Amino acid sequence: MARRYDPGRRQRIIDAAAAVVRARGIAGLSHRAVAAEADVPLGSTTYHFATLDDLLVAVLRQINAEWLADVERWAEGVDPETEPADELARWLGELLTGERARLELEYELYFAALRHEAARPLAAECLDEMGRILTRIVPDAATARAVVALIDGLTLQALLTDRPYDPEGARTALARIIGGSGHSGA
Amino acid sequence: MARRYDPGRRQRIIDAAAAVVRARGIAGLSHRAVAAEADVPLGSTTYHFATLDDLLVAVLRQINAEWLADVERWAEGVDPETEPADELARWLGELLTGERARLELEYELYFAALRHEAARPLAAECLDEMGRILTRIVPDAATARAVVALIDGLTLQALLTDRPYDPEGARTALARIIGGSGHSGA
DNA sequence: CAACGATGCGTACGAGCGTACACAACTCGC
DNA sequence: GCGAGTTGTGTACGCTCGTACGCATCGTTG
Repeated sequence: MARRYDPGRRQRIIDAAAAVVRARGIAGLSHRAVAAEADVPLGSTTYHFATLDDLLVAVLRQINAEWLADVERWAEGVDPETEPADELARWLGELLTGERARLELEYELYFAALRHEAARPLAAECLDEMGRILTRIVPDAATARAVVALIDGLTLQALLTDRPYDPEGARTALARIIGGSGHSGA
Repeated sequence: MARRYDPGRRQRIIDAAAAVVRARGIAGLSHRAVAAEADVPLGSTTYHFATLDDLLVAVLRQINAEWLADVERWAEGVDPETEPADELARWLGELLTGERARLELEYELYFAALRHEAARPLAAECLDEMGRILTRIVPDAATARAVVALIDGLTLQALLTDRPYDPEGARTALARIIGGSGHSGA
């Protein structure tokens, strides 16, 4: 039977599940697919995560945490001297060109929340946390919420259509929402 | 065997499929579920739609068309004297309180486009058409695109979290994006 | 009214799925 | 070093699914 001593297998299963979701979407998440990806027997995934929902929540939690950590890291590197709209528009551009897969993963979470009661709090936490981080960059909390909404909408447009991202249009819209000294473009 | 003469069955199958998607989401769409909902035998659904993807596309096309017709109807009833931001914010509020199910259905389409190549053009068409309609209400096309993004983001926030819709916040953000004579609130 | 294509019906097959469960192999406290 | 609890393994059951296919029945065209 060749049983393997494998501490941290639980984490490896989560990582494998994330890979499965990335490749096939949440609809493609299954005990068997994860077991194959993690190179562990089927029984092992069902041992660590009794039900598929448990596994789903664990994966979404991890994806969410990684994403928020990324956002946090980005926010720390923002130059307080430049216009927030410029920084945001540039950041969006980088994400959409270089990390499409990561973004798709995060939006997979959003949509899971639409149907899965269990994922609802995670999506809410993500939105709140994004707002909290942005509050350090834009004037106030209400503005931050609006910026989150606009960013989500713009990202969705770029992800759903294969149209190229329009940095100038994004910058203008962000500047208008943020207000302040933003030179609001044509 | 009691065969029934049933012209327009194809349409009834599409309607049933829409009901299934509304109730269980795209993940719950299956030939069998649709057949049961439409009260036709299994073979009938596979005759009219050889593959499940065909059925999915037909449903999404219909959902999309109905949605856009609704938007069109709303746009025609907009009073050109009042502020666009006010009208938009009020409309959003009505949708979110009274027609949550319809909205969820439309966003289900968005979600499908993320993974299903076949649904991509439909999502793109929806975004374009929304922009086209809004161009009659806001100053220019670029602004219309930004408004669509903001609306999508706000809707997503309201649908994903169970937080109540904030009409005043929405109105303020919309007014800023639209610009013009919008009294941009506090 | 005959023949033919379009449409409707029932069933069957093979695959993938979640889950349960019995048993094996290990770690760790004593 | 030994017993108990934890972790790993293999397999099996029952279900749903997409799809294919043979046959029945209808409208239509000639």
